[in-house]
Amino acid sequence: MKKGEETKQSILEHGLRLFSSKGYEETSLKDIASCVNIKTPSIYAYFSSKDELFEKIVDFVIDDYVKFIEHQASTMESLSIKDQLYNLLEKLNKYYYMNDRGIFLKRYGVFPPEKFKEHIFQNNSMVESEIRKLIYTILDAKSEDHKFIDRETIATSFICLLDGMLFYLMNCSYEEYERRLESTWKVFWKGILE
Amino acid sequence: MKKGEETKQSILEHGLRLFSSKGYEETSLKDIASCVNIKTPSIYAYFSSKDELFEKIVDFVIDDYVKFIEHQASTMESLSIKDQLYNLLEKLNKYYYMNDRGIFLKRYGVFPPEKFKEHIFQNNSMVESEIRKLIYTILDAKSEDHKFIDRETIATSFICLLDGMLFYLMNCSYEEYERRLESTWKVFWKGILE
DNA sequence: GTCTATACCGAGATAGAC
DNA sequence: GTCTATCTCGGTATAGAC
Repeated sequence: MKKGEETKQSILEHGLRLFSSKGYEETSLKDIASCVNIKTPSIYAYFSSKDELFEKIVDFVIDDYVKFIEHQASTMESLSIKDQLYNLLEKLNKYYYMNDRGIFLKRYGVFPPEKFKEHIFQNNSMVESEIRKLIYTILDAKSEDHKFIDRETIATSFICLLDGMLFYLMNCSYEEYERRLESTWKVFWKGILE
Repeated sequence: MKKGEETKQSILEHGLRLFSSKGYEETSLKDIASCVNIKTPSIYAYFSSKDELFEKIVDFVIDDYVKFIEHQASTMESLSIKDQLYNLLEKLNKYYYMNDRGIFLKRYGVFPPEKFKEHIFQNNSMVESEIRKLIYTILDAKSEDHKFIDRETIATSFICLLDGMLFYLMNCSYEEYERRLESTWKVFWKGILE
């Protein structure tokens, strides 16, 4: 990779990390530049404004997440419905826990800065419908011995659970977080059986 | 109420509303002042800084919410466990939906500005334990025909569900929101029965 | 492509008249 | 208690040398 490309990547990565943890307004270009070991004005060689930088990150993050969701479908076709649902829940949670993209996605999905509201909102409803689609695929694939309640209710409940875990993600240790994930899964699984 | 007191109240209320919807950094004292129909410096007659104003609102909101939770206990002792849990879920959700305090609480509970992190974090874990306590009270009160799974799992799952609804609250119409609340409740209730 | 220097603006905050 | 005027600071962004 050329030097310039590397710098650009570094700006994007540190930008993502800082925007995730501190938020849009509390993150200055100076903060980002100092992480990249350049001075503030150098950023403008790659991005025309703070807004543009932020939007580029938004687009990357959403795109990456959608790809990740789609990838899940192919990785577990052979499993039982129970295992597929559990895997999905665990993988999506790991995604949130293990990198800044998840936090970014959630942070600005719920509380976007005024300017970016529309841009983010549109993309975000796409994310939800991707997850819904995947859950429907899992549930419709084969008829097992299990009987389930209607799939809309299941998907709604699944997504709610996924989102609710965010709070534990932000406030608990990893061990506590995992323990709680088990609890919610247990209730969810029992709850969706007919 | 004296004129000064009224102005102070108005600052607090509009501050709460704006901080809820736009966030701490995106809300300027000028914004607040203009809602109250005063000029920016007049705010300093009541609060020594933006930080102090914000903290006062934080304390009020948390205090109000804890009181609200405690009040629930007394209002539904005579109901069945099922009705009590459902009522609690519905009331807490309505609280979030119907006023700015709920959004405020959630917004800064998950994503507090750097400066206020500790202050908010401490108070927030108190909120969770209040809800837990109430759920335990409900579950322990009487032995009905229902058999339940262990109460820690129930409480964890309940709180996760409550938090997860935030995303629907922010992104859905009220009708859609209510529909989804029904879905998650349905799964939850079935899931916690032994 | 990165720097220094600087312009520009809007924010929080203070001084002091009324 | 509210105002106008003003200060200060830190942010985004630009100009122009290297």
